[in-house]
Amino acid sequence: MEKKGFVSSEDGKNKNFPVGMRVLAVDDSATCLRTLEELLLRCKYHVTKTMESRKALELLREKSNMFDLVISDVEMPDTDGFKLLEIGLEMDLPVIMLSSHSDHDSVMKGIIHGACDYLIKPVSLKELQNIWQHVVKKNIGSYKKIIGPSRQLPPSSESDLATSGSKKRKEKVNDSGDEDDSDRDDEDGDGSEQDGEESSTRKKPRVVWSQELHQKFVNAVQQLGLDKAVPKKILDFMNIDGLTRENVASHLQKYRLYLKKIDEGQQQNMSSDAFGTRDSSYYHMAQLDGLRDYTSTRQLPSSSLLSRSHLTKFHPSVYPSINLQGINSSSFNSQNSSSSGNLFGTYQRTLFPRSQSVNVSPLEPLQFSTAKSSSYMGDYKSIGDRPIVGSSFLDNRMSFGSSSTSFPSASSNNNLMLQANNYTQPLHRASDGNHQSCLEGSLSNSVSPNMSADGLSTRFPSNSWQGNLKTNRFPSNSLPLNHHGFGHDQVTYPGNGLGDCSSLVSGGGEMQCETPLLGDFMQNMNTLDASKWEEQNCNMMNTSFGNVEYPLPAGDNMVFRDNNNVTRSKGLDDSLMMSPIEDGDGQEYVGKLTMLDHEMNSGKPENVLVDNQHDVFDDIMNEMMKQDENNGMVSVATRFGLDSFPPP
DNA sequence: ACGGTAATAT
DNA sequence: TATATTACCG
Repeated sequence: MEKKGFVSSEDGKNKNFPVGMRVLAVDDSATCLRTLEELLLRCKYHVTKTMESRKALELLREKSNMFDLVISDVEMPDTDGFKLLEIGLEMDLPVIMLSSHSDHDSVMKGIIHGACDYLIKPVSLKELQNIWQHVVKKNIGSYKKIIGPSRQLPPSSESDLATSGSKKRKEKVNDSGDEDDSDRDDEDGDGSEQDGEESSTRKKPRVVWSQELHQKFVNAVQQLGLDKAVPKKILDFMNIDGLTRENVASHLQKYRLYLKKIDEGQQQNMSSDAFGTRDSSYYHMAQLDGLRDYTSTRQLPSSSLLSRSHLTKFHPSVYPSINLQGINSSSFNSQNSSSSGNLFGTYQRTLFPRSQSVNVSPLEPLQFSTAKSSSYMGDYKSIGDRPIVGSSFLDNRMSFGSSSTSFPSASSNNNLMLQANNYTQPLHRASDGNHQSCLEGSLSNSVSPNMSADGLSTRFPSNSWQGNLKTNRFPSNSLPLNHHGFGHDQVTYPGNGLGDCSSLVSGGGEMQCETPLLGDFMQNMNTLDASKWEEQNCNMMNTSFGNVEYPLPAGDNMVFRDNNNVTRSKGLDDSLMMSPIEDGDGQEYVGKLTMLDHEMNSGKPENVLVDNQHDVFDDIMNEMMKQDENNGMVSVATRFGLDSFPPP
């Protein structure tokens, strides 16, 4: 029966790959099994069949390495397909479920349980001809090496994403022409389109406009000039593999809308609201939006923004807006609804650390998403008004989840995060060389994903951009790309806003990374010299992230006390508002945000203090809760006057 | 062919 | 929801 590793895991060796692929076919119906076998044979696979699921189990347990893939009926006496699926997965084999039930739930169940595909009977030859891709996927790493280079070609490659089609099909089963099969409709009805290349999911992956990506987009736009920034040029500029002109056009469309809104807002003097846009939709943009900053076209005076009158709740993510530039309107935008989200996110994360893959965990995000903050956080009422939008939650998670854990690569630059069903394909490409120093790349990819993915997502509901702290203040051209001075924008923060960023702490002279408060972070920046800054960043990235613990409170200013009783506030406020918050203990707070660039540059440190860590979430939470009611959000909010934002 | 936009789909 | 796709128009 089996030959030796045809396809086995690592190979790629096999030249005629799918040919000879060892398939274990299981179906309790003799007829079905025969048909299946026949079709599999036509595909030139090597077939091992059995009508007894138990037998199949044995085979798998004993000789899993004799198979490359398992295709099994779901409904069987004795051990059903799911059991087999389970075992198959244990063996790390791709398992395809077969069933005559095409209802959503059945399919969902199969997929959720890990089936790499769920085929509805009668199965067509066409479908079987493509199953080999699941084998490839399982061992994607090894295949990548082989194929990799080719696809990576640079420039405007739209390769990956765009093509839904198959591009690299390389050797496929010989089409032996058949498809003919008379029977079997080819129905593609369910969308089984054919090719699926390696992603089992044959759908075109969606581009996830992560902060990083957005940032690149923004940079591109800046460089090109707003007026000249057309999709194609932006695309070229970004030079991201797989990104299509359409993707860019679409994003551009949104971006422009966002800018427009801002303008309107400003013109009308509506600061808060305007941006406001309460559309959460634009948040992201806000943060990154480098243009405005640079252009300064219309920025709101910070003062206005700050007016306390309106803000109610600030969103952490916002603050970050470090772009600040003074906080321009844009920064504000970002906030909104999510504020509460952050908190949640935090907690959530804490509570449920990573976990779930497809299924959501218990508390889950979903809840958050819909629910208002209050639900989870009962305690946090103050914050709680806004709805959290977490739509992306799942998606994000999925996308990042796997890779997220590692921060590692710092430099990744042009990756797209795609969302596929649950499979993410990061496309990688060359580094862009331009801007953004290390920070950027690394942070965003690594960190943000984590955060968001894991559960944090709730924090920033809409996630994608929000989190960005990035500061892009300078046009890239103008900016010094690397180096000291933190002036440049490059600092991107990873993901989600504050939380992600860890702040640097300067402890006696040296800096360490601590918690991620923006405030802290910013301040530190001030404090530090430029040169150091760089270093730190690096550190931060590495180190801090690891710890990233809590995000920042959504409320901006929340003051926390750590175990030591040190209080800290996080959030903007201080600097911005200039009104520091004090907490009862009289400790100081640490984080202020210094938002302005110039300030930063000028190096005025305000106070920085950092305490460190609140590792313990519990503590934090408790604190938050307590404070919440009093200060936390409110205070901040008040300061900022964001009240209006968040709509109820 | 491309760009912009709006509507609509996923 | 965010993004993609489509259709129209210039």
